[in-house]
Parts: sequence; structure tokens; C-alpha cells
Amino acid sequence: MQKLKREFYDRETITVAKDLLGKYLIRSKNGRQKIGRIVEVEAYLGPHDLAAHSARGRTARNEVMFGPPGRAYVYMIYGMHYCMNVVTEREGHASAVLLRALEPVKNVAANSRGPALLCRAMGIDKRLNGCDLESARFFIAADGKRETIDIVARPRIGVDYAGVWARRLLRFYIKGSAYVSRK
DNA sequence: TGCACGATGAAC
DNA sequence: TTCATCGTGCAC
Repeated sequence: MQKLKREFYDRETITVAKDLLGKYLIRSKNGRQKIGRIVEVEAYLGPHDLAAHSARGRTARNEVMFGPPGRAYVYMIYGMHYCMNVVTEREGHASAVLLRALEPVKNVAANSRGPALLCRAMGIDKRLNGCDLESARFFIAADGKRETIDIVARPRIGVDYAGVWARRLLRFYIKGSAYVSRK
């Protein structure tokens, strides 16, 4: 396993989103290492993307999105769930990739299909907001295999309010995976 | 200080 | 299709 470095995240958001498929989200908690394979993501391109949180300007909540790449942007949604993003591109660009589903690999609850279930399964909450993903206990890694992954592109989920941006094909998942949240 | 609403999930 | 549940953002 090779931990992804800052340069991985400091690239065009759609590229990073697709490249995150097949990578491993790793989180150490209570002395146990949890590992899940990323099988579904969504790209949020920046303030011009009306579905992105950064489209409404910089606020206390989305502050991390405006920071440097390679950090976790974790926020609470609907008063009871957490969602996790990875910040991409140069500082100030305010883009990110939402992690939507994992294939359980080690010490991960069976159901991690969906952004909130993913966070629950990995023990991710607001305390990890802003956490550098090059840290020892929370990071993303590649397994070094050079397999080709077939990628399916679909509209993002739950952003119907975003007009034409709701129809853009910015949700990506591994073709044939049984662990995606929706086909 | 009040209030409408959400990048969801589960139940019905 | 409905609802639980509360932090955020913005209107008064």
C-alpha cells in the first residue's frame, strides 16, 4: 500500500475523482485499522458548480474546501449524518470529491453504500474535518496493482436544485461493483 | 434571535 | 413517499 501524496490531490477534480476509484480509504481507530476500497465518488468542481457547497461563498462550514488539497472536508447533513470529501486542486479553488461508497476490505461494517453509511462504517465524524490525509491514522492509499478499472459516469445524487449542473455526469463508479449506492 | 432547508437513510 | 433531526446561513 502506498499512501497518496499531496500531488495526487492537486490535479483537476474530475481526474482525481476517477483516479480515486479502486484506492483504499484507511482509518485507524481504537487500535484497529479499517480499510475500504473506494467504488463510488462525486466531483464538485468549485464555486462555479452550483451543486457545490463553495458556490454560496466561503463560510465556516465549507472553509476546508477553500484550503489546500489533500484534506478531508467532513460536514453534517440532515442533522444526523456525516459526509466526507477530499479537497482537490490548488488552495482557494474550493473543489472536492465526495466519497459515496466503499467495498469493505478490513474491519468495516458490511453496509458502506452511501456517503453517510460510509462515514458511519469508517467512524468518520466532524472531528476529522480539515484533517490532512497524509496523516498516519487517516489516509488514502494505492495497492500498486495496474489493473484497468471500467468507469461509469452518471448525474450526481440529491442536487436537483442545481439546474444544468444537476445533469452533468459527475458521479463516477466502478462498473459492475456490487457495492455502489445506486446504479 | 428566528427559521427554512439539506451532497441521507430507513420505514411505510 | 414521508419523516427523523439539527447545524448553518441568512433574513429580520
